Amino acid sequence: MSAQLAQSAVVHTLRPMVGPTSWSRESEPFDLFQGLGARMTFDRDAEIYGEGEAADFVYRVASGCVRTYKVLADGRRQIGDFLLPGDVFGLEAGADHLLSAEAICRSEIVVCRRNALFNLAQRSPEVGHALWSLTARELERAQSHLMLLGRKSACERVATFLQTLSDRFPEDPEICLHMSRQDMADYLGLTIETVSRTFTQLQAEGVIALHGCRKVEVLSRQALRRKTY
Amino acid sequence: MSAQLAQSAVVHTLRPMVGPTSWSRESEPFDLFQGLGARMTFDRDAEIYGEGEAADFVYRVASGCVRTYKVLADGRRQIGDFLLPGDVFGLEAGADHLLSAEAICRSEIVVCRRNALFNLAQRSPEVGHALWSLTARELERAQSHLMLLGRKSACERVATFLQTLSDRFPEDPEICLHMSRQDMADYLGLTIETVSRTFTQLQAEGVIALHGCRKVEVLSRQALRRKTY
DNA sequence: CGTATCGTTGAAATATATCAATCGCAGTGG
DNA sequence: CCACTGCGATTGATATATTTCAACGATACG
Repeated sequence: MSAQLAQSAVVHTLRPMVGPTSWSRESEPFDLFQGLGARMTFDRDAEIYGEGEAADFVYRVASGCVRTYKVLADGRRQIGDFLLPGDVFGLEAGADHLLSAEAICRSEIVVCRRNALFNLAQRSPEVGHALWSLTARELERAQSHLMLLGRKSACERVATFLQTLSDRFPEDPEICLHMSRQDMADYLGLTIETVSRTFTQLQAEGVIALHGCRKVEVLSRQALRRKTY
Repeated sequence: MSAQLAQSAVVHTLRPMVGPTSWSRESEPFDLFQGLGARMTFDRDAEIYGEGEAADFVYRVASGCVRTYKVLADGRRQIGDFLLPGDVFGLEAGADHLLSAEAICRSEIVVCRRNALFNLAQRSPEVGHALWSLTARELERAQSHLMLLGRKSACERVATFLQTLSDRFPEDPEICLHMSRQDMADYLGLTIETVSRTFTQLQAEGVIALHGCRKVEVLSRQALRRKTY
């Protein structure tokens, strides 16, 4: 993938942003990729990068959906995050990727050389802050997820997951699940059966309605929120 | 705490570091606090900061041990990390702390104004990179912990925990546990009883020997490693 | 030396996993 | 157009790891 990428990743004009420097106060967000990066398409289940590979590129989802994950030797998988359009991923401070990344469905990804961003950061503190801010955002998500995995029940996990998706698209009447039950299970630290049963249960309680297995309608936002903890 | 800190946190000379700028390649670590910060002492179980409080200070453990954590409304607690001497914590990109922090035992903490670091970062890309690097390190730890909480058995969790502590002090013949069984349980997503039983079991299997409940001798590093997954 | 706190152990309960069967839908080919 | 196939999702029955509840033991502290 890296080799293939190297040739297709044409880096366009670098536009150093000017504006108020932002180390002092939170200012957000600011389009790191503006005018940068090459667009690539990944098929369903195609690997974008693997754990331990050189982290020479940074990615942003243009369309589709991506999962990042780790696997143990015996195949147990923990999904770290689901990335949706607009999300940046694969940005590492160190040399290598800490997780693998795969497209969940056919996805368009904008790819940018990390060094291009680093060079910008060298000169513009605002870019430096933006890079840091992305990592900090990721950390925040990971830390909330620790609470979910360490201390929440199966039902609370699923409800929290749906709540998070719903919060992301507040105006959408339905939550669209791009990922399989297995993906959700590996994200929530459960089995597919438990995820499935929990959906059925939430539906029986009138909290949600399933329209096919990939569309979830939230019947009562309040009831769903109560289920999150 | 913040008010109390404000008066005692005398910021000494700021020494902007000069040297090779490091956005391009991994270079590590570099003493952010050199010449900065005030020393404070926190008693056992004293709060250093609370979740949601303004993140105006950054902390480094000089001696002792610190836990960071989140709590749910009903009291369930998830410990995010244990910080040991040399560790930096409380550094946030956003305005507020995402977790609370408490001293586990009487601890000396070096406290530094975040703005002092931000001002440095404004001028020195190296400082900017160092701040980012700290956050990225934290993210890395969080992501490994996700795998532990989501996919590992009780025994694997405890073994992984011991392994990590042991790796941190490779030459020490004994692992010193500064934290209670409850702290470990809340870190590992288990109950105190399960943690206790697992210690007993690992001891029965000849992997470790307990010398009192706070000292662990690793009898077979290989056996311990095998238990980690 | 008594008391409180923390840790350990045991027995029982339970949430979730595991194993296994069926269902349902999408794609395929007759 | 409709059976056929395959894969993911659901449901059921059972197993099990971990929790919960409870008692006891050890250790530190005043």
